[in-house]
Amino acid sequence: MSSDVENDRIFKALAASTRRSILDLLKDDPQTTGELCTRFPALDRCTVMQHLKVLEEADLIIVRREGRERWNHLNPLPIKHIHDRWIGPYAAYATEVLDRLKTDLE
Amino acid sequence: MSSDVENDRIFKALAASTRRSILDLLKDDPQTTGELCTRFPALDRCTVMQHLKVLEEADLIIVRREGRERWNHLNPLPIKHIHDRWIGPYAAYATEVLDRLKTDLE
DNA sequence: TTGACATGTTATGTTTTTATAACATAATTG
DNA sequence: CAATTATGTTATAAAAACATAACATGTCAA
Repeated sequence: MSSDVENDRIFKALAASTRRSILDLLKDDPQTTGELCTRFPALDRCTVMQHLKVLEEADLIIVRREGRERWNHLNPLPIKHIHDRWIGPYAAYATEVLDRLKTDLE
Repeated sequence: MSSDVENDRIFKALAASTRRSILDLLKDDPQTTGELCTRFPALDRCTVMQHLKVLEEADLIIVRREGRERWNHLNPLPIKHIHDRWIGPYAAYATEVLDRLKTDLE
C-alpha cells in the first residue's frame, strides 16, 4: 500500500497543528495558496507555503496549477489508510459502537 | 470531541515510526512493557518506555497494571476520530470506492 | 512591456523530539 | 529476607521540525 518512507511523511505532515488546520480548510473546497495565507494572518506567508510543501510531499494535498494560481485539494486516501491500518474490517463495527456509546454517555 | 491539546498529543505520538510499530504490535493482542522491549532489540529499553509514555499520554494505549507487570492495550478510538475529522459520512463511501478502484488498478 | 500580483527557493535561528545513560522503586521467588 | 525481575524517573547530547527572512521567478493586465 504505502512504503515506510511514504507513511513517515504522512504522519510527520499531520504532526503540526497548522497543517491539520490547512486540511480542515480544504476539506469542503479547494483553495489557492494565497487564499490559505490570508486565513493565517498570524503566520508568515513563507511559513504557510512551507507547510503546503510538506503536505504535498506527503500526498495529503493534490495541487493543480492554473495560470499564476495554485489550487490545493485535499486527498482523503492517506487518511483512510491510517484508519485501515489499526482498525480492521471486523474492529471497525465494534469501534463504531463503542464510539457512539461513549459519546452518548458524555 | 477532543481538544486541540489532546489532538496535538495524538498526532505527535503517531509521528514517530517506532511508536506506530508499537501500535502495530498491540493491534491484535495486548503486551507487557517487557515483551515490547524485546521486540525492539536495536533500541534501548528506556527509549521504548519513553515512547510508551508518549502513547499513553495521547490515550492511544490504555495501561493496566497487574502485579509488577504492565499490560499495554491499543485504544482505537482516537484513530477512528482522525478518519472522521476529514472524511465525513458522505465522503466515506466515495473514498472507499476510490480506494478500491485505485487498488484494483495497481 | 512594465508594473503588480501570486507563487517559489535557499538559508538560518529557535524550539522539540529522539535516543540514551545513570539512577531508583516495587513486586516476585528461592 | 536477599536476589532477581519488571518497571519507573531524571538529565542530557544529537537530530529534526517550525517559523522566518531575503531573494527569485512566472503570469497577467493595462
